[in-house]
Amino acid sequence: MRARIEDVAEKAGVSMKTVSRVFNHEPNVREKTRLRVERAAQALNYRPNPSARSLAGNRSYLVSLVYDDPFAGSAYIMEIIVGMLQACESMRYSAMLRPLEFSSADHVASVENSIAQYRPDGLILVPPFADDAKLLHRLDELGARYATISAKSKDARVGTSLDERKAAGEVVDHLAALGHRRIAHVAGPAPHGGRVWRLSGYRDGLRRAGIAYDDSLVVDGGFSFEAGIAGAKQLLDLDDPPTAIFAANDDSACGVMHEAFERGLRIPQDLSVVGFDDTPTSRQVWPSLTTVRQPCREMGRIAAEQLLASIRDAGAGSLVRVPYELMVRQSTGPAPARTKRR
Amino acid sequence: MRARIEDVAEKAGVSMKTVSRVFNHEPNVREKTRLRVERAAQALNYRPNPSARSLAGNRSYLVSLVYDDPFAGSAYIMEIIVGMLQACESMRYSAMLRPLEFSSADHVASVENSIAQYRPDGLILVPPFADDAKLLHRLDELGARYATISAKSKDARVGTSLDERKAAGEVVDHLAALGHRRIAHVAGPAPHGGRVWRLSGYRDGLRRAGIAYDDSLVVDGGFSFEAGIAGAKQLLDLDDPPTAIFAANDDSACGVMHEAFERGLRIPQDLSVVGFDDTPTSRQVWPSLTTVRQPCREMGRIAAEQLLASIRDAGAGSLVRVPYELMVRQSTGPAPARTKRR
DNA sequence: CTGCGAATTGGCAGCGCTGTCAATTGCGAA
DNA sequence: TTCGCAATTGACAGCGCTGCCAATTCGCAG
Repeated sequence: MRARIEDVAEKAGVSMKTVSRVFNHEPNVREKTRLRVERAAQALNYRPNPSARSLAGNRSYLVSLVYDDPFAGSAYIMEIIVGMLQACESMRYSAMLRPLEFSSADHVASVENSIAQYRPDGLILVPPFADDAKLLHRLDELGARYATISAKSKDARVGTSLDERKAAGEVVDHLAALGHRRIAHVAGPAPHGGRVWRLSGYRDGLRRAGIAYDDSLVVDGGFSFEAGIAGAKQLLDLDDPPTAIFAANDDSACGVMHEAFERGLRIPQDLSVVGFDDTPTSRQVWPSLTTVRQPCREMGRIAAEQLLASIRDAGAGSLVRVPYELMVRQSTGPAPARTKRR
Repeated sequence: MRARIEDVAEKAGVSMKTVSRVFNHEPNVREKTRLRVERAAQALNYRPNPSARSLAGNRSYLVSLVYDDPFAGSAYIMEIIVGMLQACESMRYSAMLRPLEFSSADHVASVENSIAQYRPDGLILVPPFADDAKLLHRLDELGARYATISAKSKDARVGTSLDERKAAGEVVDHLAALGHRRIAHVAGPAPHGGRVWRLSGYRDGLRRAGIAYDDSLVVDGGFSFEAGIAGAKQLLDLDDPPTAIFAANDDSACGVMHEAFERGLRIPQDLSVVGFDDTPTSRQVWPSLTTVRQPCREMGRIAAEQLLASIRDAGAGSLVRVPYELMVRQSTGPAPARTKRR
């Protein structure tokens, strides 16, 4: 049978408690004792039983990632998971995935429910959960630890943030510098903070370029490929269509490109397209997509690290601002000579 | 404080053990008693403590998914995770992600290690782990339960399989029917069963079409975008280049398309391209990619279901063959008139 | 040497649940 | 009504670990 802490204690000639101290890196263990214990543990191939540890210590050593179920499978989430896993691994924590329905009647209840059932020591929230003030407030009330990954920082104390507004502004700067004047935006879905910030940045950019905001050049979209197609249809049907389209994320940007190609437009000669996120797909499409890189993997890792710090001692852990980067690739080019098309 | 089983027992006027029976759906509980317990539990908002349950029951209620670390983040894995999560959810199991290095010195040891540490009740293996006879043998030796997701079925008893060889054959049939005679293959990476099966299917297809196998039209690739580019370069540099390229998966197919476009080739007019997997990206590129759909999400779900069945009682659980589907999209078309290009 | 505070180590109850087995109850046949 | 067997329920000892606190040892000043 598998070795227990008692066996290790006996073999090392110490008490169980001392073995426990060694395995938990607690102070006040003599170096010599520690070595003896470690050797004994090694010899017996001892591994602490996680369930027993959790039960006795009243902690789960579990962190759950809460995200919107329909986005399960998105590259964004996947990268965050990878980063989170790295951090958990090194701290001997486990990660648990909690795809929940944000749109469901009461997402606050579903998060509470998830906590009650699995008892994670902490949560990592991504948009739209991370942007939901009511949820964060309730979690504070419950005394739950959590970290957020989001552009918004107002309500957050621990996690990562990225200045999406500034990034979106730079996208428009880039397009304006290429001579574009009719720059459209396929906005994100309503409940997402991402929508608001990216849209604000878009307007900032227009302002800086001295371009008047034109309501007809902003269409409601979503974060999906299909939403990009729909948005592009609407924009390219305009009497005076845009020469550049900034989509709220890479998936929808791919949709825009797809629709443009269907209409025989060339990218970037006839139409420039920009995305947001820098997903692997954005590199794989042709022409490769100009986009804003969010370091999702690092964001996942940092959020988890900060969360674990705040679990270790309350008050620790902070909101880490991570850098974005405008990745200029092949889908943007100089604005075409101004002629009414269509 | 949180309600314990004892509180529920007291409130319902039964013993702890009876409450336990109700929560574990054990037989021999009178309907009336069950209702009384359920009502009491509801009133107290009782949730069994997973750690205590695991400790006392000597089970972890945990399933771990073992996959190759470099493929973390691939759409294939992501979809499998989603499916696996669905199955676990409904059986009140937790899923744990174990990205391990397949190429590391001893992947068998790293899997053993992972088992010792986390004590999952079962494992789900995907290629290349699923195809590694030595690993499976060792797991059998250890009495570990596992399910495999793979094309290969020889060593597997529980999990899902898909006839990749037949599917790859159909790809070639499709291309041959379009008049292609010079059909190339960018093969998968060596340790993957996928490589072997897809390559065999490719040869089957050629045979059926009466096309002689030409060594120069098969290049070693990999499952990455970059591998696709490299493979395409090699093939398109040939004196008599292929008119169709069948890549081992969608990512590498995207690489092939990318390189083709860089050379000014039109798809599918000048070159037909086919992938394998039907990842979301394959729909998002332009032209959309003809590929073989693997129902990854269902595969993940089914594998988990079969695994859980075999955990419940040894002997249960089987190898479920899942269907593939050739998705003919826009990246394949009639072979161009035969002229030496370059 | 001796005494004393600090450093180190040990003892043990108990975390919340399930497995085992014993006790009790229910129910149809005699 | 009574008996016997099956169905139902209960009692209780752990599962393997950590928290709490007591015991022991150490190092060094007096």
